[in-house]
Amino acid sequence: MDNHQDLFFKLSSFKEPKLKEALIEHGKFISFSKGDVIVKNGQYVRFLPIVLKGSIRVYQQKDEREFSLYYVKAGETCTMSLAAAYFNNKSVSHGIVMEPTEVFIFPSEFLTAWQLQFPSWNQFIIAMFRKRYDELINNFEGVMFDHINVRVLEYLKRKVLDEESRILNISHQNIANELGTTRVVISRILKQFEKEKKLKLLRGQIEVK
Amino acid sequence: MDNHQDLFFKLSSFKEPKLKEALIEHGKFISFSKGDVIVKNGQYVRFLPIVLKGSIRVYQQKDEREFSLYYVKAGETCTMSLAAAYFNNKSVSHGIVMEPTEVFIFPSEFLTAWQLQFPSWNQFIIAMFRKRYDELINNFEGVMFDHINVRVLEYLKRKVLDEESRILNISHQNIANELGTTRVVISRILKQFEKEKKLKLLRGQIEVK
DNA sequence: GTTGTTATGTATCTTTTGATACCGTTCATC
DNA sequence: GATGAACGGTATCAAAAGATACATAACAAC
Repeated sequence: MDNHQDLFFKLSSFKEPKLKEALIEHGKFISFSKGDVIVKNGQYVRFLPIVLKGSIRVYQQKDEREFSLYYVKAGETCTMSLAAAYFNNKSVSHGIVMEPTEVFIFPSEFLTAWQLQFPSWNQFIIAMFRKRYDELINNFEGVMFDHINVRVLEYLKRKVLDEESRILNISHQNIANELGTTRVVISRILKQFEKEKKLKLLRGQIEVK
Repeated sequence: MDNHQDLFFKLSSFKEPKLKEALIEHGKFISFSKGDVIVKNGQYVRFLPIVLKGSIRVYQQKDEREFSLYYVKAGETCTMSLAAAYFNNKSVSHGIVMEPTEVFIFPSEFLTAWQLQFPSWNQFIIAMFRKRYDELINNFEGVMFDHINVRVLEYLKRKVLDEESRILNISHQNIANELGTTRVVISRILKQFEKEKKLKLLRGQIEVK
């Protein structure tokens, strides 16, 4: 347990001793496995998560289609949950664990009180909103102005940077789910890119050139 | 001038006397006319606005296409400017005045300091982020999952509620700019809706049924 | 190796959206 | 009432994206 605490406070920038006390008192550490569902569309949000290790995919879904909003990574929290928590509202998106993930959770009722009491907590919340807002705007721009092939290419490029590897282990279906389209469309576009020598396709793997 | 101050503090929920002093000391009231540009894409954001009366349209543009992000109305501020101001960054969107508008502006450098000092200011900033974040998510959902005709109909319905009138004074081009498409597409869809008796078209005017 | 599952390739067809062009109407204003 | 600008109707064509269907390959598990 102490491992978790150390990691938690190393990751976060929470300064006030009383905030740290309050966090420890009211929150707890939980481990999730790949595939675990953290929050579902329509569910009430009573606990807020801060990720220590691993990542949570937050996405929206309608019928068979889905698209990713963002990934919650180490040191971050989920703004969809935040937004819901402010008004004790239901979540409008899904959160699912992508890899073994360690999370600190605490009751959402403390959210606003801590914001007033502790500047570093407040800064944390604002910074998260800002970051997600930026990401969302960028995605929005892409969706409104770019064709899917451009969005696919940009997705792949960013992933190459994120993973520091030109070899991406990802299926066509996964990419479709990220970008809000279907597998056939992605396969078609990737094939075209391969013809243009922009990448090489293998089973469950893409080598970006 | 006192009129403006009274209106400003009536609209806002700023409580701390020292915050009010600081606002008056560092900010000022400005009037804008329809068509005035408050901020352009690529411009540095050095002042933040709070609208007293009227509204500012915030939108993105690429080539001949544009789409609305939101409208800044009485008592509100512009989160795109906020987001930019935090890092002294350039704006990625445009802000243009839609009707005679009274604005309180203050140097963006005070943004974070006041957040730490004054809870009511902090609440204001958080509430704005939350509101815009919600709107953005909703728009995003619409764009990803719905066809344009659905989006047009929903746009019209919401506008009817907002303006408390089934008669909307708006051109097809305006609707296209709101939703990120072109005039011809909107005309085509509206004509279809008229055939379906969902509305009646007049020049510069739509009667929703 | 058999079986079932996942991943991928690809062809065909449809729908949606966009691009372009051209025309007529309305309106302000001079 | 002539002119030009804004607005709207509509036809035609092209491109993008989606739906469906089917085939093959790889892989895992037994």
